[in-house]
Amino acid sequence: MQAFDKAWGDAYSKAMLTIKEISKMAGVSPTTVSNVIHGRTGKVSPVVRDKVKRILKEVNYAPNMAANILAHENSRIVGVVFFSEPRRDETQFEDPFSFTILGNIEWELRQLGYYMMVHTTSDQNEVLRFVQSWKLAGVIILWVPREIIPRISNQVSCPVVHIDSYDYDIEGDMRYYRVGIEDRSGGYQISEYLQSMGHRQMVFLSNGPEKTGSDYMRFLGLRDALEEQGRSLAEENFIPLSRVKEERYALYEELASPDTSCTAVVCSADYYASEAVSYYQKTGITVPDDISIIGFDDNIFSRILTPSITTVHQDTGKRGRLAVDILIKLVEGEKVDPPQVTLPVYLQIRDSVKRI
Amino acid sequence: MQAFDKAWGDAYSKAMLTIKEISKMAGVSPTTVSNVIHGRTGKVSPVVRDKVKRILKEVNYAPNMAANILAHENSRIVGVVFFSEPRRDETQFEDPFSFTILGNIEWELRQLGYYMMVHTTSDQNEVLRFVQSWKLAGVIILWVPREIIPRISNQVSCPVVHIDSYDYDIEGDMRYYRVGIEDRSGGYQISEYLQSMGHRQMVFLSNGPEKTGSDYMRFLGLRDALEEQGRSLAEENFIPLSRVKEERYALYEELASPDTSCTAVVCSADYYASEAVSYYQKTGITVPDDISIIGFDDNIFSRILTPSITTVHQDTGKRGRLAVDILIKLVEGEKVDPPQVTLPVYLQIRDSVKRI
DNA sequence: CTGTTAGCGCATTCAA
DNA sequence: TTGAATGCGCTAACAG
Repeated sequence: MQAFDKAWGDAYSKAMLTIKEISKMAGVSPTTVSNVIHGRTGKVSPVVRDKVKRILKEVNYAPNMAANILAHENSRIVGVVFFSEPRRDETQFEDPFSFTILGNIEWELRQLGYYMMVHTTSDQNEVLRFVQSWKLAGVIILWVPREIIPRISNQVSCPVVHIDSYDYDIEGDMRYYRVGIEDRSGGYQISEYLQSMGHRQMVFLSNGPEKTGSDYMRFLGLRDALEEQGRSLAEENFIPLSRVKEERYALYEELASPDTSCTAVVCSADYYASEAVSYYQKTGITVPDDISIIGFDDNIFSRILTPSITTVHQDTGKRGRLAVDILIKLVEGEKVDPPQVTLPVYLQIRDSVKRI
Repeated sequence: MQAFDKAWGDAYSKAMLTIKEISKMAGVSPTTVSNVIHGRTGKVSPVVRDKVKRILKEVNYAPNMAANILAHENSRIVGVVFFSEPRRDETQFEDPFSFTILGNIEWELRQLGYYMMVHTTSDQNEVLRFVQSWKLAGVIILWVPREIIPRISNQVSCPVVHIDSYDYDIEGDMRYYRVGIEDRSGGYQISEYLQSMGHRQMVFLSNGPEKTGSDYMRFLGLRDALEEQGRSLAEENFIPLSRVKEERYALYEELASPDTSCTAVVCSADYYASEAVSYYQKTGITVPDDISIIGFDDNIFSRILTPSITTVHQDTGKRGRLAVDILIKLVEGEKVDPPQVTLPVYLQIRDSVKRI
């Protein structure tokens, strides 16, 4: 207990070495130390430089970032904002998509010497305050609904890169930086494949009701391929999923029932496709014999489940890293053109679709 | 393109309102504004207070955190450190455990008005610099190996709460704050259950080779229940898993082969149990008929797979939130005693164990 | 109740 | 090549 108290007792009071103190140790001025730190060779004699460097290493010098920010109005912090209603039921973070992308963002930022602050909110003003308060160097933001994008872009005082935000019908004043994927092509590929397997009736289960974002693009892709064959896809087949698990289950149940004409269910994310497959397993409905399922993402669930799920593959990790690369270019003043990067997707055929 | 340039052009130069400017707008002194912000009622007349408050809201005032930190030597940032070799192959972030816990930490910190910075490293000095540079209010750190714990505790200048660090054989000078789970009991419950199902030969697949951490505790729990019945469990049955997927597959294969006497495989995490089950599925080995599998965590994989996996349930989200609660108590000067909190676990029986 | 002021650590002039 | 001085925005101690 003594050792414990000792350890904690003075640990808290441990002072940090400042440039001033280091300059005293080295017998030079603070400016010189600062120059050494910033590699301003030519302003410091080699012998002094080496001496100072040695001391810096010896004391494991850590710059005071607060002073840094205050001095030049810019932190090395990048904010990652999940623009969504904060909920504690964890579904947001249970989707491997979120954490794969976050993990990769963190990795890439660290490589580039930036720090990462994570925030969840669906309040624009909070985003603004977040950026301002920390003088964020840049922001990567996910899931911003269409109406809000211009407001964010116009008001935030640092570069912003969007992931998974609206990408449909971009107008001049809606221009913004974004790393997207070929959502519509993904939908198209699914639809083409389903038709080749004999399917004619499909529904699309969307994450949200908005007819503006990635989900709706995927739905339109489905329709494209159907119309090419002289078929059609009614708006009613775009079905928003409930936030309530039981209601989703009821929907899965209904879709699988023989009185529903639909033979294939396309999910906007593997997360839901997995949930459906798992639900069907438990209730004795056979996938794909009773109903075919297709997902989107190619996440770990789709690979690991039985049956494994046919899905559209996207390189989620790359998306995160790319978002960082673009952001940091902007932060460092480079031009990024075009502002929108769209990564390709491809159909990953597995075992969840039946040939009719 | 014009609109675009306009949007971005002056966005970057957007200035932030400071207390001083707000004080001018309100026709009062900066101190008064500061007093209003900090709710120092009694020092400000109601009429002035309301006026200032209105302006603050109107301009969406955001405090300059850098200046704040500089002024009182303490940020409202909590660092979350994944103490592990940074790798890009994503396995760390693919385990839902990490993200469930991270999501909950973020949630709880936000409730309490703190910010979260995430960092991955296996370098102690980097941890120290991280803490110093940002004047972190506190740190939540995961997966610190035994030898390092005292060094971290002694050198870091803020409260530290560990998750999933060593918890075996705690000595006086090894005392530290920690949110753990009843690892040994979990192992015990598994072992008891396996024996009741007729199993006598089991192996434990560990995340790492160290015989000091949670994993080894779980192994010891297995042994406890065996020894209670006059049986035994050899050290060779503690098998560290390779980092290389193919090598793990080879091990799964070997364990399932008829020449191996082992009838049950206990995995240190559902992540691996899932991998094994999925691998067996693909290679035509039947779980649980050919081999029984038990996991640990009760994550989404174990629920969703077929067969669903019998596992030890832990409340991962609660663990994260509790770590925050303890940390913030320490940050705010409250005593936390005892420093170690251990959450209970229970066996969640599903379909991956056969009765012999 | 309100205003003035010093100082936190650093970068960055400018002077020596 | 080196050092001294200023200001970034805020807090808190102090003076009015």
